[in-house]
Amino acid sequence: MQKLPSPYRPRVLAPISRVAGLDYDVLDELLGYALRRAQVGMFLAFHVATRGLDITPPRFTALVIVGANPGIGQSSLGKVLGIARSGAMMLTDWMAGRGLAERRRRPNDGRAWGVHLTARGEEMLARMKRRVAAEDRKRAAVLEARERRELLRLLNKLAR
Amino acid sequence: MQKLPSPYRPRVLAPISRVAGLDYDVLDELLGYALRRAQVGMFLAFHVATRGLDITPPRFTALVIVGANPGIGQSSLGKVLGIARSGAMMLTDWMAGRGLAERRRRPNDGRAWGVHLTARGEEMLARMKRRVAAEDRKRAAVLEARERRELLRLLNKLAR
DNA sequence: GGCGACTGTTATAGACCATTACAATTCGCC
DNA sequence: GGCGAATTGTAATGGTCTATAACAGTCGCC
Repeated sequence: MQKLPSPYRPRVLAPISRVAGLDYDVLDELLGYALRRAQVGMFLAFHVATRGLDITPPRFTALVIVGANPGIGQSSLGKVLGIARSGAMMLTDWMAGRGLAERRRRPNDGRAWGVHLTARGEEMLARMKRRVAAEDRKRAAVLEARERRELLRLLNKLAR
Repeated sequence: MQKLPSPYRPRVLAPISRVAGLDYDVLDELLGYALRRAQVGMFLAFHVATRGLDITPPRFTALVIVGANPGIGQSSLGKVLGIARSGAMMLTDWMAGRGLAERRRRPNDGRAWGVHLTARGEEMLARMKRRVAAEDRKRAAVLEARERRELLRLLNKLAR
């Protein structure tokens, strides 16, 4: 029995707004805090951009990864997302329940299933990609092109 | 009745590690994904640095803000953290339950309480600040000083 | 004096994720 | 060949975080 697709409600709704006249002390010097603020902003932008698609960042990431790596196992998927196998399974359940992906037996390995996108999944993914990429660029419009590239580089360097 | 201080277990335990031989498609072009990866890394570093203190990023932020702005109301606190009032209250409950902060009636306003650090809270906060700042710098050691400043600037610009 | 706005509070519900345990399968190694 | 260790997917359970809604007390203002 498939789990019914429940309408998604984002966990965090409010931006971390700067309150005037308040002393932020060390927070202004910490990369961690700045990262958190920027990420919440991006998360909200993502949510607005994908309104009605019932998608979340992890779901989107899973779709992209499956789309670009057909037949990937659920354990690898979890590793990419940084979550446990059980979480990857719930994501796969969600994709399968909406008809976006399906599990196929792997010929060589009776343990593992491979996850593949369906035609509907491919189509949906393409639409999402366009929306998300557009929103990402729009959100980054406060930066110059050179700054955006530099930010991307520094973030990747930091994440190692 | 106070809620017993429960030992904190971080929600996300694994870094988002890069899996070799996998196609990441558009993810590599998205600021949102890079932000997420960097933030998870920072979060884990934070957790390691504060092991044993039973602290979380929101708790730390709350302590810093209260320390720098004695008498702040819980609604403002929520706004700084980007969470609802009820959440700010639970944070305050946590601080009060551990003897780190206390609520004091505000003279002019019978509705609002002001949150203040106790002596123990001040001391604990000072210790935390040292640890967190040290870890933040250590984590950012892969960047040059100039790069770190630039990253901070770009993140703040992005978060607006 | 009365109405609306704000504060703190409580209860409730939901989303997300880890942990644990289990069965089936494959692999390594003797 | 065969057996124990490791891997995979799965299911059940629990915990943490946060929002939402409702409520009472207080303030501001006309």
